[in-house]
Amino acid sequence: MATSTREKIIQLGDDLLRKQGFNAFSYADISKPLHIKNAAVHYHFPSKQDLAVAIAQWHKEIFDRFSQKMATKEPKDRLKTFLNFYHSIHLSEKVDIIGAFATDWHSLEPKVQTEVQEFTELVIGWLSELIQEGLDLGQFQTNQNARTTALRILSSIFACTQLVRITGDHDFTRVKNSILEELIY
Amino acid sequence: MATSTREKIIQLGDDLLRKQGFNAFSYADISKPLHIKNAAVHYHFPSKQDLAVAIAQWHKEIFDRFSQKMATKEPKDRLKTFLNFYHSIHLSEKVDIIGAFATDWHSLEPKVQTEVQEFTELVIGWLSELIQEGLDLGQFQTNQNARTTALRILSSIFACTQLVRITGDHDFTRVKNSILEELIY
DNA sequence: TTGCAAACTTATTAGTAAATAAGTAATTTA
DNA sequence: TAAATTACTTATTTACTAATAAGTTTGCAA
Repeated sequence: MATSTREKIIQLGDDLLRKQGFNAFSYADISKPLHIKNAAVHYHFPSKQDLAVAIAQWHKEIFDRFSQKMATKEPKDRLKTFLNFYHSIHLSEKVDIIGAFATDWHSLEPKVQTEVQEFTELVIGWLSELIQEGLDLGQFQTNQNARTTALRILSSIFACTQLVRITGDHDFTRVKNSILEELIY
Repeated sequence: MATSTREKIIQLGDDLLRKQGFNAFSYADISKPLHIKNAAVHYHFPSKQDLAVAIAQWHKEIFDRFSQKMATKEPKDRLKTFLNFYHSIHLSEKVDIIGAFATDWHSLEPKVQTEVQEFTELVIGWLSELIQEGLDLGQFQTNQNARTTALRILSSIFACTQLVRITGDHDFTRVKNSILEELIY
């Protein structure tokens, strides 16, 4: 199916946001590669904050589709797929969307913050459920409750996409494996 | 002792960097509160990247003093002090300097990146040593090697300063305690 | 006391930013 | 087929940005 201009702007905006940072790219960085004019971007997203809202919503949609696809798999495999997804983020030289928004948090309008909050709770909720299921099935071990474990896994893995930009690639695999080893019997 | 203008610029720059993001603040945001002119900031730091270098170097100095002061304390207490320091970062509505630089990484010049890399390795090295000592003394437990454990602790705690901007304060204490509980016998 | 360097200010520039108004072409709808 | 809507372009504005050149003040050193 053909990708609409609107969709292309969102995808490129997401790319720039996670590669350079929200305040490090401009509408010109979007319009030029798409061979459209500055004003065409403003037609779809009157302000840059409107674009940020759309990017956050887009991530919610993608995550919904992801979690539906994963629903039948067992907890262990769901977690592995989730961690591998973050590995692919790192390999494409991006950082996680949560961290990208978080560091520029106080330059975001409330409507953006709300969308980002909803996306983040979606991910934490999904992870918590997965962990609780794994615990109930006796596949996982931990002294902490499900949400705390979820927070630690999410923290570790999304910080890793940032940290390995500085320390180098080998550390990503270390951390990814340590998360699995720690949790899985 | 009186703080020099140069020092004030570095401190305010650091504050803005970690509250708003590197590309979200301007020289005007620095000169106005200090009641000096734009050009005075450029006198001390010809370019914004020069300021970023100075901020990173400043963090190395602070961390050096911190680690010297901690040298005599036992591993457990060093770790607790380290985690409490990150709690204070969160309470002052900032994020950790590593994450703040990492998300805007590709908009930073090589000279900045090098300084940030050196600071980061300083922290990871210090944490690794602390953990190895704790293991040798039988105070800590872990299946992973010291560097991997250090990476996980650092990831968890610095991501936390970002994550709790989104999810709220209560999650910070959860994660902080879980790091300690997991490691300490 | 002269000279000179440090730490600024005044004034300006060139470039880029987000944003908007007005116009146009193509498609859809009534 | 007339009218309205969609998806743009052209053209411009306002504001801000980092950066620099040239001049000023202050204190110290020769």
